[in-house]
Amino acid sequence: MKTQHELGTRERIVRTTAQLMQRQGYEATGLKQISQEARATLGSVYHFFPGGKRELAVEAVRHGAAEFAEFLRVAFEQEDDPAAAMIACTRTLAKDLRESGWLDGCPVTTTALESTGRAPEIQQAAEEAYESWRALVREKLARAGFAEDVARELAHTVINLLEGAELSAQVSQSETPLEIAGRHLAVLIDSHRGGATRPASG
Amino acid sequence: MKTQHELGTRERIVRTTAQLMQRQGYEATGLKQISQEARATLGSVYHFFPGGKRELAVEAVRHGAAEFAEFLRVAFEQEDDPAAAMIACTRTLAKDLRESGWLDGCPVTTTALESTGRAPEIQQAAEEAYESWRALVREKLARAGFAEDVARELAHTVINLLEGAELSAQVSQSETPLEIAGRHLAVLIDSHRGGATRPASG
DNA sequence: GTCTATAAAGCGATAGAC
DNA sequence: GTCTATCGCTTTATAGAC
Repeated sequence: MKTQHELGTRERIVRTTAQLMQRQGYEATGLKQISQEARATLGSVYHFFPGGKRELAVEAVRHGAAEFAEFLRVAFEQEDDPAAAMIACTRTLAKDLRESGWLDGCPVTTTALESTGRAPEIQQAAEEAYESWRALVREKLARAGFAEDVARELAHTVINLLEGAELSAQVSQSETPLEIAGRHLAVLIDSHRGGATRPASG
Repeated sequence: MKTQHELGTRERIVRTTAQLMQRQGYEATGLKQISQEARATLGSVYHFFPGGKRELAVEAVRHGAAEFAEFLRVAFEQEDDPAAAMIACTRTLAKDLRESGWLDGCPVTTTALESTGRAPEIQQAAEEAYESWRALVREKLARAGFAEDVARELAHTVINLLEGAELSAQVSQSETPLEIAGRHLAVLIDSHRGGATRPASG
């Protein structure tokens, strides 16, 4: 990955915004702080994002969405079996969260919640983020032979429980909620297996 | 329930703060807006809450915690069977969320996320809220004969999935995530039944 | 307990030189 | 594209009369 100082100004602004909003949320993150930490001037921020803070937040949510999608892709590659993949996924999620000092939770959720009913563009970008993550889960399940409708519903619950468990882990500063979530998702997936293949143990 | 104009000033301030922070979050909710909507003066706000906005937020989170605990108690009373109770719970949650114009999500989560790593008192009040809700789920499961350790872990996942599904429902303005969550929680609970009783069908 | 006035600082956004 | 200066407004918090 490129280090920050090799990136273009626009990219530096987006990444800095994404990180700050992940940790502090939308309202607590000021354009002044963004421009300072991104080593850009306020003029540059408005040059690249004439729509101001709102437009910048949409871009930051999209950046966070792509980042977490990449995380899911890597985590899912660790295990062929979807149930085993959930355990691997929650374990890595918990490790990363703890190593960030419990600061880096979901890169989208805080901003999404602050925007519901008040900033439709941001809310829509968040909805697209969640949908893109569900698509990755659906594909993982489809490759393991799960029926399309079963996979679609499981994808909702996988992402929603990951969200809830990460939030809970962050607030309680404990890996336990994510560890439990991994095992419960594995049970839930296994209990929906029809003609789906069960690699190692089945 | 008492209507707002019958309440004391302190109680009016707390309730108004809780509602505003539920909808807008901590940072976007100003003391001026609170005092106006609560029909109190800024002087009164600081009279009852010398610690200012932070102290007020802690009280608002506790108020929201008690409110949602009461919701869970009522929802769980509708069905003896815990699995069936989850379906009832998510259905009512979805209905209330929709009827609020998708505005009233979890009364604690937005403020909790905005406070992690920045306002420990608020974060702790949020953690206590989640724990109190888990306790209600544990009791429900214990009464149905679930072993203590199984009930403890299921309680985590029940609350975390309710959180994630409500967030998702709010952002996508759809009841679907909550409806799916209800059915999946029922499956998960049933798959953990040992010597636990199964009222109707078992 | 309630009310008004105000301090001190920060905010998003804009203008215009370079 | 970058930079500085500034406008107009809002914020949390405090002081002090009643």
